[in-house]
Amino acid sequence: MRYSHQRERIFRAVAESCEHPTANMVYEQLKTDMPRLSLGTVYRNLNQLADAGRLKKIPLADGSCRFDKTTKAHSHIVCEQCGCVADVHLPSLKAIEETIANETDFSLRSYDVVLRGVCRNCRQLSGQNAG
Amino acid sequence: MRYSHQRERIFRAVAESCEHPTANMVYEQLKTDMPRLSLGTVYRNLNQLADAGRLKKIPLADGSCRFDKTTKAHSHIVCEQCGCVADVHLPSLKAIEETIANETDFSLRSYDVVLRGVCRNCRQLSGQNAG
DNA sequence: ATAATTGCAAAACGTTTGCAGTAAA
DNA sequence: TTTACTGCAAACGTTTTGCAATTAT
Repeated sequence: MRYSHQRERIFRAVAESCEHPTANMVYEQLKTDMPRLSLGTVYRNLNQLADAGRLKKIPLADGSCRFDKTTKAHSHIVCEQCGCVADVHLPSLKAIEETIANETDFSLRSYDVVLRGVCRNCRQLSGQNAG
Repeated sequence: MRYSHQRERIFRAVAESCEHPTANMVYEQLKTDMPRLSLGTVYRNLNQLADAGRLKKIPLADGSCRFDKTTKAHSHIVCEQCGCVADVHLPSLKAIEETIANETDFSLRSYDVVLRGVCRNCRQLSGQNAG
């Protein structure tokens, strides 16, 4: 992979963010500084960086994707109200691996745990407005 | 929810299938019998039936959805090669619930375990063609 | 009679792709 | 000089939606 100014900025935008940004969030952030940047370039580079192991791609249940600077294996919890994403380090899930072996004809390759909840901020906001 | 012929056939198509069909699979199957049926009607009804608890909607990581006659809580494993889906009944994962409580600010509402593997059929096919 | 439901077509959504031009090696 | 990369715009596959016509109650 050859150096490119765009890719460097796209990588840093994810690496320096704590909010697991989408491709569009990266695009909107960089656009002010780089008016000719295109959304297609952002998508292409995020996927290349994920393929190269420099970022982690997080496909969400609604079909959109987020990108994470932390490439070590870990899970994510998504807020049902505002859509924000936080990291979770789950203990090893031996029970899952055993169940697949015992109960199905599949050979297990990988798994994700997709967690849904409500973040502290949204709990406080809804506490103010309703019961 | 008022009775409709289309909804009844759409429900039965999922209930009588073992392959966790997509909206489009239901549409293609019924189209021969019901040439005026539209894909929009299939989507509308599958979502209504899922909202009413008569079917379970399974959002996959690639953004597409499948529908399941089994509405009890359970997980699914998706074949990486042919895309087929099988049911898995996982033991309760207390470890997950405790980790969320200890490690994050989120209140956990629900979670899905999305498993990926290779089904028996695909293992046999690739065993014939390669090592 | 009335309002849920339909078929149709268009639009929405996040994402990918073909292409001619640009820039890194 | 070569070829990976870019911007642009068009296309993609899945899903939703607006609307006038139909159908269940």
